[in-house]
Amino acid sequence: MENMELGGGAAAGGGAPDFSDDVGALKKGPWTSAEDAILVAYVTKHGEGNWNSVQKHSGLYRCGKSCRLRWANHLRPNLKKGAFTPEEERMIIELHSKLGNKWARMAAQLPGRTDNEIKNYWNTRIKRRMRAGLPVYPPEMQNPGGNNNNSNNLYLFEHGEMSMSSGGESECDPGSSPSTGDFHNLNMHGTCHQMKSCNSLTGMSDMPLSSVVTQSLSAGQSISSPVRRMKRMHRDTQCSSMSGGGSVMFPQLSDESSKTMPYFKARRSCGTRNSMRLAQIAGFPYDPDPESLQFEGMPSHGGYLNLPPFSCARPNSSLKLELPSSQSAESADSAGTPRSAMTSPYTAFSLQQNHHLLSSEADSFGSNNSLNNNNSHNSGFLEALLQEAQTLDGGRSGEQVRSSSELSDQLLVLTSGNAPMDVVSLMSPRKSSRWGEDSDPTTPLEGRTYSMFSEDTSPNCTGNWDETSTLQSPLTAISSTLHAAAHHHHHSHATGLKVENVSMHQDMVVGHYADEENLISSLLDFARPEATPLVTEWYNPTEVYSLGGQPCHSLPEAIEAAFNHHDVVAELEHLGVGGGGHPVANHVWELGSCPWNNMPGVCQLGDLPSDCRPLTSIADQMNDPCAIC
DNA sequence: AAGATTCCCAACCGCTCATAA
DNA sequence: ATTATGAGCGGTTGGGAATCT
Repeated sequence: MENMELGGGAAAGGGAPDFSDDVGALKKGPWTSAEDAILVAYVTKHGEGNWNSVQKHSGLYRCGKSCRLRWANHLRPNLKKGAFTPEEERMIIELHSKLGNKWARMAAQLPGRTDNEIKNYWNTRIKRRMRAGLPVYPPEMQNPGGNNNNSNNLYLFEHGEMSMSSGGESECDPGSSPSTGDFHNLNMHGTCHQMKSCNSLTGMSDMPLSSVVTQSLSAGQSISSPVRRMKRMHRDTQCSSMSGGGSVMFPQLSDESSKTMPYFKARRSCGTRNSMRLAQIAGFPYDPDPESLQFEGMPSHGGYLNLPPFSCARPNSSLKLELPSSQSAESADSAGTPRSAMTSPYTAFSLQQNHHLLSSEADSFGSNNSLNNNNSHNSGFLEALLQEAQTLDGGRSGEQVRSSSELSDQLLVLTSGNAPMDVVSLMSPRKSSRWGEDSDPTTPLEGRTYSMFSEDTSPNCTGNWDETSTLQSPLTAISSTLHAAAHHHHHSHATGLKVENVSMHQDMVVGHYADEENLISSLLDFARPEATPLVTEWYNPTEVYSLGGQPCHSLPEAIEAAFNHHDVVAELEHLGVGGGGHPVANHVWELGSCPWNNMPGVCQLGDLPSDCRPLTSIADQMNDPCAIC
């Protein structure tokens, strides 16, 4: 009987029966009423469970999973049908704010509703709201109780559901921030887990940011152009979720990726401590609120990247970090004039700082792209830089010529940091303050391009970019960074902070921040003259960099100004780092976090247009930053 | 009216976890 | 301890319906 019914049902299912072979093949696709009847009859008789036996005993050509799903979602009694009631919607939102994407658990709280139903509802809702520029959570739910003021947003942030848009609802109220981003790294293990249309964003996300950058660069555009393009793509996909747009920032480390990168999990607590310590050093109160930590309470499924679990609530000041251009997103003024990233030499420090802040959390992501792994995506751009650097470096007398691996590592430091950058930007007490109308809802970093060493007391959080300058190319950016390092090189002796050399070897696959000491030491790596594989020729002693509007002549000066030098020194002394020459753990920076880890559009000779001249040297590039080709 | 686009939802897939053999 | 199996979860996809142009 059942088989006969099944045959008719398969044809009536709307799609062709999916019999891959004649015997034992299981049907897929929509269920027919006949199949439903069989299943209902079976469950009525035998009860739920043992789904794999359904096929054997009922004759249904459906796998057990399919039967269970069909029963659970459609056939079981007491299922509610139809739209969610307002009360149910409220519950879903509330539950999601607490549980995240735990659909099954949410369904348990909503009688008659299925996890799939809730999931679909949520995905639709979040998509709709984001497109409308509304916060995912209504304002009244964004700061429930006032004691976990960050947990909701943090949850969304970590789970990639925070809209980067907020419309007019958020303004500068941190508690109302709807808008962190989904900083999944879709190129890695991150999944755009929100909605289908977000997947289309992977079209953008899958496009290496560097490619976007360099494509535009090759067209002679400023750095902002590709990002604008990304925004356009973002808009076009009608997915304001950062599930795609900001995906270059944060990897969502799946459990699988955690498996492959055991370092990640092992490093969490360490990173917590480091972050805390760094925050404290930086003068920010450490907020141990477990609600906002979300380290222990993280959903088991997904292995999300954890944020540095401290909130920077220092009033009227913020730790600001400049974003490297290629990931700092677009920051253009109303006239469309792009504001550049990488215009400050302190970006270099920022970059490294970011790495240190977050590497303990996230430095494993992108391990597949690490230079250490002979990243296949590396177009040779870095190598070119290395060669150049080596050439130049080799000319220095009395200085050890650094190995290419060291140089590459250093370059990696200098050129990476997009993920941490944005993470750290969250540490700003105003992290949520610029999701308002000034921010492009699709641009995660709009208005959040902060300067590391500036004190922002402005009511808004617009960055301190040099608005007049434009990053012409990644090479320029790197050069700028290197320049900054060289700059700092010359001044580092004045800091009195002496940190033993840190060698980074290519054979190191995982790095270690065994403790705060390493973090702090690493933080101060930039104070190491020998750690700067740069030619002093790049150093322009006439340059004066701005620090919160005040001129600073050296990076240490900026550090001191920003961090309170005495605290740093005290911390270092406490850790036995200052002057003691403690051995410092090796670091490995993952190229996966580097926005320029994939630079096919830059200086790939084979792709050069006929009328382009190849970049011949870094000096060449520096003399003519536009001369990518 | 017709084609394109978007929305929505049912179903599938891959994975993890628990448990039994 | 290892392997096999079942159950369940969360993310993703395919396709029909609805809407837009």
